[in-house]
Amino acid sequence: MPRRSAKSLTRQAKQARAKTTVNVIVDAAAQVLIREGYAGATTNRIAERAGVSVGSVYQYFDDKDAVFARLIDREIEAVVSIFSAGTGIPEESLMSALRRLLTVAVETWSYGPQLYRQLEHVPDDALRRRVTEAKTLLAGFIRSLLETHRAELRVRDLDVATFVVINASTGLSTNATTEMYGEPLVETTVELLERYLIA
Amino acid sequence: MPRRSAKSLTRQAKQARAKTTVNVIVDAAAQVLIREGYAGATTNRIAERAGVSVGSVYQYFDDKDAVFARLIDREIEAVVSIFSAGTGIPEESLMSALRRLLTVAVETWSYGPQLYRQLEHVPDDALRRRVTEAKTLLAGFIRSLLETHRAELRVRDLDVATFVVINASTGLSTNATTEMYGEPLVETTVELLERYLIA
Amino acid sequence: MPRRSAKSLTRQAKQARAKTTVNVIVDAAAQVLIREGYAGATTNRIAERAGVSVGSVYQYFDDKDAVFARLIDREIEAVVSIFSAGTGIPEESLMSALRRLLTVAVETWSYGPQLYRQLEHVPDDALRRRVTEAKTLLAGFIRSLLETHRAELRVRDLDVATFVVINASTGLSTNATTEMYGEPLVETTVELLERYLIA
Amino acid sequence: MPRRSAKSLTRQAKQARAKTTVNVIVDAAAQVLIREGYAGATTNRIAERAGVSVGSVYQYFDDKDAVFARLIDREIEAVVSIFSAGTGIPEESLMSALRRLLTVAVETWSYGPQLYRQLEHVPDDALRRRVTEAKTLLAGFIRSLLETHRAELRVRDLDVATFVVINASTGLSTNATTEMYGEPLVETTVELLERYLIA
DNA sequence: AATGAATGAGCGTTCATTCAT
DNA sequence: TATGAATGAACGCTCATTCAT
Repeated sequence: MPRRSAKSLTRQAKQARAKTTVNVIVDAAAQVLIREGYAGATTNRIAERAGVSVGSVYQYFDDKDAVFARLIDREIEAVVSIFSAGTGIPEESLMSALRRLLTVAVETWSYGPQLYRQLEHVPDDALRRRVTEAKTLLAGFIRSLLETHRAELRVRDLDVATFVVINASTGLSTNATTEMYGEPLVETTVELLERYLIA
Repeated sequence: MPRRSAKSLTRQAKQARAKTTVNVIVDAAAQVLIREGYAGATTNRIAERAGVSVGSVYQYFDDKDAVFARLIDREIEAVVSIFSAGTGIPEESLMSALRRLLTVAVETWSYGPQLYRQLEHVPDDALRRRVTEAKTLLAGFIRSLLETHRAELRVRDLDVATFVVINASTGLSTNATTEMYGEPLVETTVELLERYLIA
Repeated sequence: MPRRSAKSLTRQAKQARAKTTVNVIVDAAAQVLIREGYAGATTNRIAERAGVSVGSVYQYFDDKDAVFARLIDREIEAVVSIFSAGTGIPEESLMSALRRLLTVAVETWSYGPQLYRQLEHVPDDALRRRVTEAKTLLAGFIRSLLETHRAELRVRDLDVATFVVINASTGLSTNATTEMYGEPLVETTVELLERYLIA
Repeated sequence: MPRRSAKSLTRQAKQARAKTTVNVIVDAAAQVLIREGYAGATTNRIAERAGVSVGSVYQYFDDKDAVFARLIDREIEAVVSIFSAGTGIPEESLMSALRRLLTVAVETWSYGPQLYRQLEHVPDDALRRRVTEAKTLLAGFIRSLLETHRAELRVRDLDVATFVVINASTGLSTNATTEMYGEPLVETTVELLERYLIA
């Protein structure tokens, strides 16, 4: 499998998205959010980066937070579709499945850990709740995957195992550095999880 | 070791701090930051909670972000002092040292992961740089600890090991839940790291 | 004479009006103005109620206030035509003439006092001037009516009498309540004016 | 009784009012409201006329409408205090009482009919409700005054009489002109009411 | 002619910062 | 030193107006 860099896939993903005004604005919001943080992500700044006027932002979104809500939904959808699609492969080993999911997740993650970091700290409660819901959804997927492979596991408590898998993975990937990202990051994570989960 | 121990230690730490106006203000800033988030942490709110006037805040700090800068410095100092103190014990095993550091870190961390989470997203660049510096400092401590115990390690690359130790630990602890915190959290983390680091 | 008569007359008046786009828009403006007040009478809302696009509003009117100007003109024309028509009846007593005018005015007034009240507070100066002009016009009609019946009057100063007739009438009718409207309102007004004007 | 003009009394009233920042702002709001209408009465315009910054407006008022609410309350208080004070005089004839009330009301009315006219059409419901309440209060005073003098009245229905007294009076006074204001206005109104009420 | 997406000036409001007391 | 009323730039958002289709 020729390894395409996460970056190029991300770029493709962005180009593939129909360049509707809505998407242009959501993309602009993501970029401004990463560069300036939530406090600096003003409606005027977002509009400017999107190349539209403030008025256009409000033509498509009820208010500023609705833009971020849409952004969150888009990211959640991406992750959920990866994990939903992944359940269909039979006879796949646990670590192979985890590696596959991590790889695709990292590659699909449009703006990487930087966006995710900012998104988790958007002040609006409703927005954060969406992120939490996504996490719960994710936990369900992981738990059922672990359940399928229970025989191989050295860890007794599946809830603890799920907690570790999710939070160790996100702990590493949200802190990806220039020296540690892409495939090496996935491999390191897989190694960490394998030694923890399997005897 | 019951949960309340951490709390009482935190309380002690706060009581030990000289009740200078500066410290009163910085404490108020931390509390408001946790309760209201950065957006809600207005200078008036901080001053009010500190029991002083806005003017007094500006008597001791150049601007609002200087208050948070001081808060970050204080947290960094706390972490540094823990890890500095920790190097003195000879013949201690790696996992024993990590367990001790994690335990003390969790207990000493004045406002816990909540503050840390908010602090990482303070908009000012200089502030974020300080948080990064703290991480680098921490990485140095962990790396030298790992170096001391290199013989026991199955991981070759010390940078990778350091990256994993720090980010897996913070990944778990910043996502502490009501079912997974305190000693169980430390034990789970130690287990994860032990299986990863040691053959 | 039951209340519904006024309503049906209003409806007739509206139906009689040629259904040009201009009139559709002006009617929509009147309805929105009454329902939402001037602040809520946005061009988009008016266009929507008129069943045309905003662009069409600007095809027929220079700007938003021009729509209200046209509305005012239409109301003025209605009043003028009532009073013009009224002068033709010879040998009619003053009170009979006033009663007739009040009755017809109340019935013909397309949108009643509600519209008038809103119209008086449209911010544009030119618009308010038109309302004032209409009042002056009205005052002329009333004055000449009083002049015709000068012999019957106990009031010396015709300007004062005109002032009283107009403003007492509008004072009562713009404050019509559910208990005091329609014929009783007209009768009460006629009684008030009769006792004032005639010995 | 030397007749002091309504204008000079108004000026005195304004000077008597303690020139607190709150009152400066409320006065400014009244002036801007009269000159520009509600739509033109922007917070910045009010602040500018008051000689303070926008921020100061919000130091004393929750929002823009709170300024107008305070203005309405001030006007209501003035009217209520006039009518409350008036009930104490025994043996006073009905018309004498009405003349007295009208005179004081017109003189105390800080900004005259212009302000009242604008005030009645402020868009906020809560504000208009206050004006309505004031009217109800006023109706109560008038009704009890009429009740006291029932014997002298030719009008049977006290509710109708109250309706006429209030709305004819306000009809005339809110349309005061340069030729018809002050004492002549009061006398004309008294004449109108006297002929209506008393045989 | 008719449309309605796009524009951007201007609104109400907040809050970091200053300074007379 | 300490205060807190006052400031005004900058925010989120609306809506009269334009113009490519």
